[in-house]
Amino acid sequence: MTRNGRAPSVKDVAAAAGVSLGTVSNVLNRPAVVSASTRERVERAMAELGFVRNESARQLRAGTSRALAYVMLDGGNPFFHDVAEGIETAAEDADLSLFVCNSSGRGDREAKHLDRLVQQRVQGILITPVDPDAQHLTEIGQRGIPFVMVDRLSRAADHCSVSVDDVLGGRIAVEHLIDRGHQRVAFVGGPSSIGQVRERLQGAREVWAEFGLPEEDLINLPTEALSVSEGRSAGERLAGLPSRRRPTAAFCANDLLALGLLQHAVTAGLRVPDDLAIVGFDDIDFAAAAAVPLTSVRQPRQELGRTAARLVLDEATNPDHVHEQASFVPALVARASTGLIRRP
Amino acid sequence: MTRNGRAPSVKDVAAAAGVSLGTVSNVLNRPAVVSASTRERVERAMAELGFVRNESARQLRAGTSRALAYVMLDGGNPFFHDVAEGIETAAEDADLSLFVCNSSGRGDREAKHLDRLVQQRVQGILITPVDPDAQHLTEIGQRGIPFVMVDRLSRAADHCSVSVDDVLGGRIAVEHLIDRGHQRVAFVGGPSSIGQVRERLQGAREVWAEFGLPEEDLINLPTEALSVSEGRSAGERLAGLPSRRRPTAAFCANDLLALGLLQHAVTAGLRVPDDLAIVGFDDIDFAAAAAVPLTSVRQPRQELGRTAARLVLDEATNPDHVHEQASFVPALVARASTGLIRRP
DNA sequence: GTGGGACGTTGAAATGTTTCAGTTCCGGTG
DNA sequence: CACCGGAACTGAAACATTTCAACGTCCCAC
Repeated sequence: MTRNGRAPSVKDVAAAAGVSLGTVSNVLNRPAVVSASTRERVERAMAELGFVRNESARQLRAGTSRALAYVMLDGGNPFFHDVAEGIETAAEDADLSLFVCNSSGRGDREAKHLDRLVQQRVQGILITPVDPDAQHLTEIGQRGIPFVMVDRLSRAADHCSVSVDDVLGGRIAVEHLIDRGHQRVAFVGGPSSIGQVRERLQGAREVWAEFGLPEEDLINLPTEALSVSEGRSAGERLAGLPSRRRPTAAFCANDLLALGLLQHAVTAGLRVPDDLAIVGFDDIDFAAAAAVPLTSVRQPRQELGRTAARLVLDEATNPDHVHEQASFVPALVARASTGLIRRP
Repeated sequence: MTRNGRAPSVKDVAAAAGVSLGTVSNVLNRPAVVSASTRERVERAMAELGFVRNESARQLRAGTSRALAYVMLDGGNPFFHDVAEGIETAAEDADLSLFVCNSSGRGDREAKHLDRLVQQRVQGILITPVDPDAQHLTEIGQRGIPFVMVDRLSRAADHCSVSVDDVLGGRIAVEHLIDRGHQRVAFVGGPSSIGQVRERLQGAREVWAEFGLPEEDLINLPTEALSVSEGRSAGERLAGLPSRRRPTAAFCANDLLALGLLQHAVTAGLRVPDDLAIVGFDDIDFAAAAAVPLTSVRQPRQELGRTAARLVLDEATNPDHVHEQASFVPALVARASTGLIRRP
């Protein structure tokens, strides 16, 4: 039981059980072809020696590892954690390991992670990229490694993607605010290099125009990141606007911004939703858990992950695989921050 | 450049560059011993073929992988994400990969993860265990795999651990409340099977007794988990207490509970901190971001992770390694939820 | 009694990398 | 001119697993 030197190998097990090493392998991989008595003997030997398969050797032989990888954009955002959880359940069903990496929004870290993953010969890569057009991404594709973009619709048809219709998301958020009677609304979000930000804003603008509202009353408050602290600072800028220009509601490009904005509003003595209504995006758990529960545009986070995993596995195993751009429909979850519960 | 079949190996590179395969290996591992001209030739061949080292083969030869693993207790709690980030920086410095796994508080998932990690021959395992005395943990130790318990002080001296003095944490939280004049305080937390919960409560009780306050005025509100929703339901129970028994402050065993409690209080129309002061534990980013910023007991989250990684690496590489129980000192971060900012 | 199929087991080959003892070559020293 | 030492490179072995053609044994059917 105790380790005397090296970990025991199939060879050691074979010797201990008095069989050839091919038989031990059969016990592991095709137990049916081995007679019951030999199988039992081998299994006892494995237990006694504390044998554990060496995954590297398996991989070397097989040519590919038994793992998937997800490179996420921002580990600090619970949204991505939930996506990862969806991926993990799918990976587990396929009996695969999952590497979870975090690029923290930095392209260099992303590249480094990808490099390592290629070296590991992972079966497939799921990624929410910093920049969907980056050089190192196209290289992955050229290498023939199955990969799927998560939460990012891509024009290029040489890979799968899983995303949510962000334009629609922007539309339903702002339509909800218009429904509640708001005539001056802020859009809080940035940087505009992020595709989601652009599309959510686009949706907001579309519906704004369709209702015939004046363009200048949809006020753009750009931020430098999708973070709580940027939300707070957007709140300050919002408070600094002259009162006739000041919006009565804000649509934030994600929930972290919304939480920051909410915090600033409460600190500044504004009543939410009476003085300022707020809509977020993603519907992370903390949105529902806020002091004033946040109205948010819900994305099917786990489903997103599960689908992405399904696609990458199909690409990895099915020779007739065709690339697919899966798109989900977002849904509004109305809560107190836009007046579900009105307080006198 | 394009894949014709298999990924190119050192052998292919050697053939393309017209050298032996040992030389290619030298270019990769000991560039100094290769003449400049050959090195350049080999490097060009590698670039042309798109050669990428096969990590499995390296591992097989080396006997161990170039990776660490962290098995975390609850991926939904940002606290653990921050710990993981600390570990990752350390791993990166040592040029190792990091597997991040999530047991979601379930022993069976934890065991499954550990199984896979042993098969992968990871260099070391960091873990915040569901149950520190579980069978599968002691087996890891017996296998001789370096491992470190994170955020868990263990009596057993056969491995390292990194933790925060939770008793002290409980003390400073409650002392802070006593300082602010509170004479009736609730402790919100559970289940008591979790070591941290027990110790934080113990610290609270100690300091309560030292100030000569009556035992029955430190009210225990047990919860079934350390989650936002349990915090909310604790809030309901708290509101249900007869007013002469109702505490004026609550010390929550972690920030998720505190956020839930805060939400309930705000919804119920209680003013925080005037009607109810709240102290959390962990000081996750969302604590500072709450509508009423939470006072919390800060743990050095990243430092915890970095130290754990340092210890496991020492155990893996230093033959004279001695097990170490690193303990950190928590600190109170006072914010509005206990009256840093008083509103008239 | 022989042919042949089924079943169980074997042994060798193959996977890609690293390491290390050897080999070759060349310039300098005695 | 023989010898030596070092620099540069080579080739084979080793790592642990899986696969597969081949082999032996037994039994049944003809």
